[in-house]
Amino acid sequence: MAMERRNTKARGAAAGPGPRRAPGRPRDERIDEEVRAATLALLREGGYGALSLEAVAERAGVGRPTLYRRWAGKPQLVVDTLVRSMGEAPAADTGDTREDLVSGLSTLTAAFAGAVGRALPGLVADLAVEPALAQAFRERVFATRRASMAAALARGVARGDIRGDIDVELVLDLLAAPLYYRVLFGHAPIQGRTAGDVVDLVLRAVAPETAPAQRTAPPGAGRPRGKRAGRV
Amino acid sequence: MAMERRNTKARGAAAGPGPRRAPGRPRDERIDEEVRAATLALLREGGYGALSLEAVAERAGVGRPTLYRRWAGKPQLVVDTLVRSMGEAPAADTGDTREDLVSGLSTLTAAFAGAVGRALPGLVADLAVEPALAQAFRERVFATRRASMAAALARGVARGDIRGDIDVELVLDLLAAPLYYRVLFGHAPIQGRTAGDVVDLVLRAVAPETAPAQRTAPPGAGRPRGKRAGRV
DNA sequence: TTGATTAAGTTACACGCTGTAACGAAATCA
DNA sequence: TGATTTCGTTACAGCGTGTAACTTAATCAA
Repeated sequence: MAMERRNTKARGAAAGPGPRRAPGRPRDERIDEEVRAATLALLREGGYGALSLEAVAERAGVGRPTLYRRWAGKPQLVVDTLVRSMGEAPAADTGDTREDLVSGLSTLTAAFAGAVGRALPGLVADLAVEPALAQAFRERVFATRRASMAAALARGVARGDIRGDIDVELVLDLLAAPLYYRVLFGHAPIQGRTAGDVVDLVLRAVAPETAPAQRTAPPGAGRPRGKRAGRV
Repeated sequence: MAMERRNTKARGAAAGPGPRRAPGRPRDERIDEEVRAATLALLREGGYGALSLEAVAERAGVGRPTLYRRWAGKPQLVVDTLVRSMGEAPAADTGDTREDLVSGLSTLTAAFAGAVGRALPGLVADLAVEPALAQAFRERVFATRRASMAAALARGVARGDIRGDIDVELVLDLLAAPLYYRVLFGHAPIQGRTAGDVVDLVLRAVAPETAPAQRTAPPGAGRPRGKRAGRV
């Protein structure tokens, strides 16, 4: 929201030639795509630090002022590009609490393995400097993911897998933070099983006091206990 | 380790005038302190982005080349300064598992409220670019803290408060990550009770299968249940 | 005292990136 | 035809970086 300098949607409302059209030469829509593709490529190659609007302009075959007509600056371009590359990717509704949560976290795992992972550390620095940018990031990246994860938790509560008195915001942080933590500091790898391991731990933390009738999949179901052991 | 350009310790081994002394004009030790003080002040005022070696030199009344003789660059100066300002601050050994873990996390809470919190987002960006710097950061900031938290967990295992088959590295991430997550993205505040809330959740996650004899303080002891409720 | 050695301060420089301005050419609408 | 807006190009000032060159200062060894 308000990420681009001027919203293209304000010109033609629906698809096709809208009834009202702004005067003047229209923007070349293909430039947006070429710029975003160049941004993703440069992020994957050298990370956020190696990305300069000068390099993006050259890679996309575009003049630098053209970029500034569409985005306020480098972090805005990156946020806008990453949001579109990540998609919505909400947690699924499978009827199994654990599976829903793991599916939500797995989209993070996948994103962190690509351009998003290379971009995040540098982007965090700019988020801390520009509050408006941080808000846009939270609305466009966090909000939908957290909402769908919260819905999965609520289904778990209704199902009896999760206590009713949990602090949802804190539990959401406990679920996602370890993945962000590892991608930002690189002290430990994010593996295929990491999301599942985190969910297993958190589900134990929020399980009801008295063990409920195990209606769906209790924490740790489907995976042998021995696999998680042995590092003390 | 290898954070400074040349280690001052290599000149005089013990306190006082050592037996061997490097030739030439000795370094002015007070300059190190003045530079670090200027660095902390500038970090608190404007964060990592507003900190330039030019500004540090001016604030400390020192020439810029003098800084480059002692530190390899801005991130090295910041890491070195933050490490000394944070101290060791290990988790205490009180005999109470929960209290030990909370005390360890509370040092993070305190640090994040000051210069460390202002510096961390920008520093993360440089850590991702310079692997040697990231390793130095992990060794000097993470290692001691994680070691003392791991010791607290081990005491909890021996005490019967914690299962013996936990993945220690993952549990350590689960404990610290929410605090880093909040300070880096700013989506939720870090309050006085946050560390305790996180520990309470994690202790539930790692509690033994069969409720053990409550020898010391079980998860949630000492705080009324109602306080944590009501946000679903 | 003399010479060697190293730090400190000052000044200066090239480099890269930023964000904007100015210009002419092109595309669209009224 | 005229108004409007985009696009590409070129140019510019500003800022911080990292290093070099030079002079002065401080210390040790002979």
